[in-house]
Amino acid sequence: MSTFALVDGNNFYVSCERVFNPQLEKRPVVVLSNNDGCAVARSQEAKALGVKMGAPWFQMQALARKHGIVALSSNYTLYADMSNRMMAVLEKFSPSQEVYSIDECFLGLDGFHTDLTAYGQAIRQQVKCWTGLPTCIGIGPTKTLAKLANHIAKKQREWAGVCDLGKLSEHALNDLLERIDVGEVWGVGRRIREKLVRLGINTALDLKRAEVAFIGDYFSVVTQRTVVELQGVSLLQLEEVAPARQQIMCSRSFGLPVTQLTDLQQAIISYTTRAAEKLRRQSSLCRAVHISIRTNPFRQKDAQYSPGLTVTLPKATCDTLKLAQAGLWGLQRIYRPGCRYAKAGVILLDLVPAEIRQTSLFTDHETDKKNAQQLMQTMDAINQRMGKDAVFLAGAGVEKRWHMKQGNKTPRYTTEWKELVVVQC
DNA sequence: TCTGGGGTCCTAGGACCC
DNA sequence: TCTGGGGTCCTAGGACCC
Repeated sequence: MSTFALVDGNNFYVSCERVFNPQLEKRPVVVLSNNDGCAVARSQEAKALGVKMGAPWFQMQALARKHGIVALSSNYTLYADMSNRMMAVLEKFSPSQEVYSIDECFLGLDGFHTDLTAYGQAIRQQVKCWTGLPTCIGIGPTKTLAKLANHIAKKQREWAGVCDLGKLSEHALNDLLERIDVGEVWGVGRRIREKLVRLGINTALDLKRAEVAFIGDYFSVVTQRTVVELQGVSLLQLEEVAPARQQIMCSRSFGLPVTQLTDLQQAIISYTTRAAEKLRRQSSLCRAVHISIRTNPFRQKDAQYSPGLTVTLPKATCDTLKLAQAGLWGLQRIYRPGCRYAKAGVILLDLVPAEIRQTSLFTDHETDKKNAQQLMQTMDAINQRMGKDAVFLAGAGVEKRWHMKQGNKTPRYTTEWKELVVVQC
């Protein structure tokens, strides 16, 4: 019998901001997506005012003014650093950890002969003390049940932040599951929920009691697996080492509509640069580049155009110059003048592991290849040390009229010397 | 005027081959 | 004029997650 814990940061991005600005405590706060588009994190107070996850921010202006909601641009540098700190603390509490997302991780608790609720409280306290971040913890015999337990710990105050489903009787567990909407189950999204409800499956308990074969008639094996996991049989294991990515993407909406080819070219070069850095970080090469551009689908009156094109490379590479060249070649082909473009994206596909080979030990005569590798390594090293975009391809542009909006971004409190918090004594 | 970004997995259906 | 069936591979699209 397995035991999993799921530790999840509460309102994670908002909590990160609050660590460095305590004046945000007890106030309605939201963090906006890139381009200040949508609300992607909300404090408890903001949720209570009815700000929905993913709500377009411009539609919330009146509400925000009325209640003094603080809206912050997203500061991913800060959140990633805080996430690393949180994960480092959590790692100490289990021999096995799977970092599942920026704000949550699974811990394996097999063979822990201790009161897991108390252990959970100890974890929460340590994380709060060492990072300032509040968390909730769900515990159960499968990952799906641990996720559900976490949901309960967050929504039902009486659990005080830790819910261990493993120690409930079957009867008590079912009572609890009966009161949870089936849409809250991990793996049941909007579409599958609608279909389940039509079949008379409304609660987590209904889904647990469904026949696996019956579910198989209407849904994929993924949903069948969910049913089995709800029944307490663990099918999903901890994945302690993150597998190498199979594709790497970089896309952004523009701060302003773009019509000129040159602006799109700059964007494609910038995004390719970002994606290629990630590619090299995981020591992969790619054999195809997919680029896409699109107009604003919300502007129904505008002519809509959203082409994409995959460019196959003659040889697998991680050279930003070659990748950008391929991307620009593709862009030429799909660009159509007269459209108001709102977004562009680059996906590196068909990834293969790079040969592990030190450049300095490179002994063959492929000088070009060697030079390209050295150039990329040098670029990465400089940007690592001197900050993002200390060196970049000139084609990416300097002015970047199209660059995304970030009207209210907080400092990079923990990662940038000039922006460190200074404590007055 | 303003509506995010980055992933994975699964399935259906077409292309192709014998 | 008549015109099979089955396997495999690939891709696009849909669903999910945070």
